[in-house]
Amino acid sequence: MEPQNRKEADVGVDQSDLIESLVRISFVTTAVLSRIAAEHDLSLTQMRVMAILRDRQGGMNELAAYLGLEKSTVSGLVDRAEGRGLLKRTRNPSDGRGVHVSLTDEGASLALRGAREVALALSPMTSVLNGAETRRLTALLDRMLASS
Amino acid sequence: MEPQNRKEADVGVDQSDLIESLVRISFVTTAVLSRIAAEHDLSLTQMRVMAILRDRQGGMNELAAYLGLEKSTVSGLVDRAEGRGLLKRTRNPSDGRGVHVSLTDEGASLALRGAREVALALSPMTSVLNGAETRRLTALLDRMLASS
DNA sequence: TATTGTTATACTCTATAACTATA
DNA sequence: TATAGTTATAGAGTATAACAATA
Repeated sequence: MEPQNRKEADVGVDQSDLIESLVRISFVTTAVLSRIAAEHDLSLTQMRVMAILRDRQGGMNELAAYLGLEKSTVSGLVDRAEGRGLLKRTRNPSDGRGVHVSLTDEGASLALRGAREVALALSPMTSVLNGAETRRLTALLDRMLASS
Repeated sequence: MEPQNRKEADVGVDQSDLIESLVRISFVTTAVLSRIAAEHDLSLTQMRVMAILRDRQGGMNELAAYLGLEKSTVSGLVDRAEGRGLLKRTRNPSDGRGVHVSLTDEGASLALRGAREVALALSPMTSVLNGAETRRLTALLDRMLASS
């Protein structure tokens, strides 16, 4: 006999509960990120671009790979952010085809401010846990992230 | 003396680490949801509409409130999903202004299939934890969710 | 020929403002 | 007047396909 409920058979009851909680926490977190971005007249994607460029600069293809978007899409994103003075294209001197995208000072400042505001906006939720719980939760999340 | 690092002073080092993990897990989860949705020619928002309608039907305003979107936006979303036969509008007999939005059989079937596929797609990540860890993580996430 | 990036095109998502119909 | 919903409009995000420039 086949089990009646494939989902439970495939992933287990406990994992189903976890997945539901993961999806819910993701929507809450994404909503906060979107709101902070909107307060700076940025889309969530634009905010991601800024956050990525804080850690690593590079060409359009690299940026597209990090974002999981087509390079034509990234061209448009970079166009608009560049028009606002948040980032800049520079030509790659060793390869005339490539461009190098990096934050301007204004962009870096905005990215830092945004990161602080995100932390503050999420802190009411994260602060319901005590120190030990916070570290335990972080460790569990990081183990899942390391596997993906 | 003011502390040099406002972020740490405001939310604490442990909370900063948690917030970074939360943001990362949210992007991973959202990417999986978007991919599954795209495999069914749905946007992430359309998939949310279907998931919401699985649990609770209602009018356009209610739906807009759940989604956090303008009612005009929801009109368009419902238009397109209705055109594909995934959901239907019915007039509210007691109030001629209102409509009632609900899944069609095809829409309900797609929503169920999508939920199963999401669970399966996330299970490689969730299954790195053992049973006790899975339950502990779920409990911690749910406590944060209950506060928001 | 292959690679990097841009442009053209089309569609979806989204908000604001104006509108219709009902209450 | 107030409420539920739609429509008109405009801009951003997105992908596909075609293109230009460089390697």
